Amino acid sequence: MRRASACLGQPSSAAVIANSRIAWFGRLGRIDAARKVFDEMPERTIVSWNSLIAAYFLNRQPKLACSLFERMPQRNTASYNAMISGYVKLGRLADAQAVFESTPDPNVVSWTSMLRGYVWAGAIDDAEALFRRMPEKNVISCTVMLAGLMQDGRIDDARQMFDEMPEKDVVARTSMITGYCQVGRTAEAREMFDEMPRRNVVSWTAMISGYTQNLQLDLARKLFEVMPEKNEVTWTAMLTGYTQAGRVEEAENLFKMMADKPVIACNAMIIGFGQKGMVTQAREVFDQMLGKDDGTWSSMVKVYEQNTFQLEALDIFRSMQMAKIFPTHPSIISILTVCAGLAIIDYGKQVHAVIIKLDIDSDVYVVSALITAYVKCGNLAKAKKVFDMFDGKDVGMWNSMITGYAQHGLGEEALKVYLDMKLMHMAPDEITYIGVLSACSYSGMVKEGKEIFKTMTTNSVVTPRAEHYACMVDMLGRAGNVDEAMDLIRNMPVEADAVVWGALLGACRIHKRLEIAEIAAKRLLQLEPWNSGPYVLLSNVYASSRRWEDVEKLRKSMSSRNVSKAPGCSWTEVDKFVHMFTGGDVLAHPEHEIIIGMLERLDGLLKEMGYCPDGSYVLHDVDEEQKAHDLRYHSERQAVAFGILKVPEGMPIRIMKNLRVCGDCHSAIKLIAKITGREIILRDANRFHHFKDGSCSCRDYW
DNA sequence: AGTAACACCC
Repeated sequence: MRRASACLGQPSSAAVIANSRIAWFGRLGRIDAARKVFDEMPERTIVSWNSLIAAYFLNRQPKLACSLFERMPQRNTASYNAMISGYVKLGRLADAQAVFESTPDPNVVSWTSMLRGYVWAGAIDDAEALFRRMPEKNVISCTVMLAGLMQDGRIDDARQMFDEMPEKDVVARTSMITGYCQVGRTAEAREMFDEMPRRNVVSWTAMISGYTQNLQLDLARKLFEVMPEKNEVTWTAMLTGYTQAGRVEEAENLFKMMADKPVIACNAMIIGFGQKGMVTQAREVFDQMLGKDDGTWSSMVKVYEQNTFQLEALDIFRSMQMAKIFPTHPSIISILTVCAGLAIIDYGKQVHAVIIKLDIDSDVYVVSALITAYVKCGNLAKAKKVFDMFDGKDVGMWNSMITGYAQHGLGEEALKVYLDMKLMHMAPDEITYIGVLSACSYSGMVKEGKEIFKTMTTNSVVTPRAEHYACMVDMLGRAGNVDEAMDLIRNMPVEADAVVWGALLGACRIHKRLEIAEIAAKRLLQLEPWNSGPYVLLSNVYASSRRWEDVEKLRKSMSSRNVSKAPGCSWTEVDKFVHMFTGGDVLAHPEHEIIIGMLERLDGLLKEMGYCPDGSYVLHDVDEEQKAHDLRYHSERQAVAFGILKVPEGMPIRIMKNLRVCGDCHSAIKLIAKITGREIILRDANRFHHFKDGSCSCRDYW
């Protein structure tokens, strides 16, 4: 009788204290401590069970929460609600729905939790239907519905609902402010803000961050200065406003003034410095931080990656693992991008193992990044295997695979994937078409390409953009139909951009169409005066027609306009170690003696086969590589020599280069592949070249 | 004492 009264009547004060301890530990993430309190309680109440269920959900253990729910002697509506909201927060809408339907006496909290679930899932129609069926509504349920409407872009519907609400509190008003700001209507947000009878720090912060997101930084700063009380979030909002607008100095000033620097502000500072190329300062913030989170590590990885400190990016990722920080999605994606960028397949495989171990191999973004990494490492078979095994591919993942095949010149494979995609009733998007069209282009499938382009232009969902026309110009140009390509440009409904003209210029180089080349180059120089690409291409056109004076004129105008190319650099991975080569300095590598020996041997063999260097590529890369050209030691050639020395017989030699491969080296490497019987896979800035038996997969057109 | 809504980083 005593126990029953503990459950049904007034609980003892000891039980009340223990219950709040359970909730407290749950919120702190100390689920074991919460469980211990529960286990040691002499008398448990329904609230004890409810609190522990909520704690399990907070700590992402729905199974334990569920078994507790099934075992509890008595339930009330709050017990069901804890289950519903727990499932909703984990995104398990179907489970939430099942509990909701079995709730004997749902109250407004049950309905609101369910409503929140639909909104979270983006099922606004279902949310609205549920909302209409609700027997009782209050200001909270209305606010959830408001947020749903705004998330769906229906700000004016939200406003109407807001106006009809019998009671509006500070949360509902703040939610409207955020909604207005999200669609760029900061003036209306400000009106709402000014009319608020009561404001808290959150309302002020919402208004400030609304301004910063709409790049109205000075308005944000004014509010920031006059607001009565700020918290960490307010400071962080103002600071990230500055970093995102590229105003890193002002961000830094705020950062210095902050008493407690939250992780988020530090992370924003790291990214902000990184965007300005201030890698050292970013690293300083990183080193001074005590509580780094996954965002910190992935930000630092990203800073290194984006400032071409790829090896440092790898180092930091390694330190992260040494510090026993489990990488989560963002850092995994960043490091896969590094692997893809460097094309280091062994490292990529290790990351793949980590992905499987951490059980995140069902995340579509992570797996897409993995596929791209395998593609960029030249391992298409592995990419395809990962692709095939993945359930729930989104259009982005299909695009990764199609584009991957296209970049390797495997047009037919790309088309096969495209057909599979259509069989699966997955709708292609603009990127898909860029992938298949470029695949057709690389493989000379003009007829197929034209048909697909026709399908796309009649398909109302995707409107062709300049990129699609660029693919078509490229395709026609490669096939020798330069005039048809020119006609297409004249008649295209969108304005031709640099990519389109660049494709035309490339075709002119191969087919020696001087008059059209000049038209294209002139347009290109107008569109992108800073870009060295058109200079180089035009120079090659002139050179192939032996117009040396024009080559010289061009070189002069290039240096007077301060156009210069990034120094050429190639690298290869041997024994999980990345070896870099720059054009000018073969002596930089510790094993330069044997590399030079191999280069000289190859030169001899090439000469025996009657190979003579092609002078038309003189302007390919200026300065550093130009010097090296005379020595025939372009960076890609050094890397090939090193690969022949170090990569076991029978294994392909994989080389990466930051610029497009030099034409002379391209011819030479074809022969080197033949002489040595080696397969050489070279990834340049644009595409892949598979050299085998004296020929290249690009069919000498890239 | 437990169950539902608003703001900041990647």
